[in-house]
Amino acid sequence: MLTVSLLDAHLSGCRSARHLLQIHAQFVASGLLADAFASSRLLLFNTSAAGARLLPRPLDHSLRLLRLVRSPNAFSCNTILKAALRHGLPHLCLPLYAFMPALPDAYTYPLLAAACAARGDAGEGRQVHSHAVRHGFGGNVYLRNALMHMYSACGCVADARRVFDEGPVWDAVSWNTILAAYVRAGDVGQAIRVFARMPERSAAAVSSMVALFGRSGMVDEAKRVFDEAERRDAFTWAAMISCFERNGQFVEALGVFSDMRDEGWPVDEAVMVSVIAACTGSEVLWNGEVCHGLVFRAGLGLRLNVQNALIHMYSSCVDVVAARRLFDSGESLDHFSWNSMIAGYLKNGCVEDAKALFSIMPDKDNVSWSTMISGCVQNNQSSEAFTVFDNMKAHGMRPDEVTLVSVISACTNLSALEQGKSVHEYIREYQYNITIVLGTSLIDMYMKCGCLDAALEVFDMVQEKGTPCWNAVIVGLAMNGLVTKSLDMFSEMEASGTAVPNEITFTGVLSACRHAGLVEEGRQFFKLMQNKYQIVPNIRHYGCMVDLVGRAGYVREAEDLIQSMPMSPDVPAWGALLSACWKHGDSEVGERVGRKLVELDPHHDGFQTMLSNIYASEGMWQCVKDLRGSMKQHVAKAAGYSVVELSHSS
DNA sequence: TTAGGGTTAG
Repeated sequence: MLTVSLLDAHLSGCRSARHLLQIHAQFVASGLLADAFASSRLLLFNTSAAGARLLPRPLDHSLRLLRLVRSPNAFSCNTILKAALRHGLPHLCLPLYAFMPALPDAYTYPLLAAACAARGDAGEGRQVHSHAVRHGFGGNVYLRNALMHMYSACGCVADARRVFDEGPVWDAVSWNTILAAYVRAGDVGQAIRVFARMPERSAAAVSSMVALFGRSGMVDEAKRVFDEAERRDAFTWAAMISCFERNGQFVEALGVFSDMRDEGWPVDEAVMVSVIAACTGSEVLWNGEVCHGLVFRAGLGLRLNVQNALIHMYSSCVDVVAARRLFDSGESLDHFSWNSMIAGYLKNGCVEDAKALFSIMPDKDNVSWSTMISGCVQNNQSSEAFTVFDNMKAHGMRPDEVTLVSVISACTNLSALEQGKSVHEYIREYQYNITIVLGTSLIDMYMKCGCLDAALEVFDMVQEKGTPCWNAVIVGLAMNGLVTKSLDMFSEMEASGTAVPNEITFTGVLSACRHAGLVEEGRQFFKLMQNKYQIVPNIRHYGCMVDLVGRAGYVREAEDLIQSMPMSPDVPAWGALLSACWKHGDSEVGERVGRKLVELDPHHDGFQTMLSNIYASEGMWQCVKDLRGSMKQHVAKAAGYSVVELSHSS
């Protein structure tokens, strides 16, 4: 006679499908089907990993068994729900619940919420929520946590927060779940607030904050959280390395990796992928080769992700042959492998190799197509980019934002207005959201083609106007000579309160002032950027100001500006000053500047030419002679030529 | 029973 304890003993020793069938036969014959508890033991085994190995369709099998059980308990039903989830069949859960032969218990609803989360179906999720409350489980912390996760997975962060706020009990899972909800939604502000209030910060919480800050470009904040963390694990280290890497701080990324090694941490796949990416960014092949060795010693050399990172590294560090060797040796390749290899060829100018590989790539995704499109643009085959784009559409692909931006930039490069308009038409037809990135590239394109109205129309359509968008308009208007309109847009931008002017904004307004010779306005903008916006002027800003005030005859002011530059002035800046001296006949400053320049770089063709011009225009022939005398023969030509020209004409 | 973290291609 089969008893429950005997059944358990049989099951734990069950190693073959045949044996399992025998157990089932005995189970039915002995009438244990009537025993809800005994049935649940058998169901549990059937849906376990061991059972799944012995049964071809464990879930079907379990469902059939459940139908035979005379009065199943909630545990049996929950077991099957769990199995459906584990086997990636969450859509079976709600129908199972609808025809559930037992009264649901506290364990049932968290499983149903998890099923809705997996399906991303907020509507069904809400129904589960209200059923659970109606059955009296509303205060159960397990249920509340599962509901928070469900709402977050369905993109309803506010609902997740509502469940969190209702409490009245919170455990570590509640805190981690609500933090994860904000991290998933990319809401940095709320994530910071939750993180600050957390009773204890798990390594997972720290890792996800570091990663979130990293994705948002807030490297200092990430580093602070990392430094202050009480606990770190492999995830935390990987997040910190990746944060530096994705923000272009490759040396720092490698530094963190070296600290990690010093502290004796073993390396894992994700860490090495980020480290190899950092080597790629730093473009030092030597580092990468060291990593390649390290990866093999750590036994990670055959991991697909690691191989992909290596393919990307070699092809970016100009060794496409090594990259291709890895690509060909890979046992399994995925989109990353193909796209990295194609991008590598394009980066190294091997357009034909890229095209050949692209043509045999099995299922090209958006990244593959846009790699080819932007690769054509980079290799001066912008018109080819349009063909690729047309092919992409013909293959039934729906281009994403990045692809569209690549195509639009091809139009901008070629000033191809007609093509640009047709891309815009496509965007309208398929009702793409005009985001900042897409809007900005359209505005750039129209501005470059001189279609100001179209550019401004796009600007009006952008929902959340960010700084880049305003900049495209301000710079574009200035470029097209509409100085007043450009400066008006700057005032509007300041008044909007949604965008803050940055370096590029001031490059735009200063060059507008320069074009129109608006000295006083230029001076005010130059002060404004430093005082109000705390922007340190760059070399272009200084160049603009020197030219602006110099042209207007304020030669001494221009000289003062040059002297106050924190970086060494470039040729355009010196040129602007010298031509101001020349134009306004300030030989005193001219001479001073000239001597300084010859001191700095006596062999600079550009400087020599400008100086000669000034001396010659002032009739200072002795100076011209001295200057020529001091020149090395191989650089004298340019300056000599212009002096001769000038002396003939004067 | 519930939740959670890092990784590469345009």
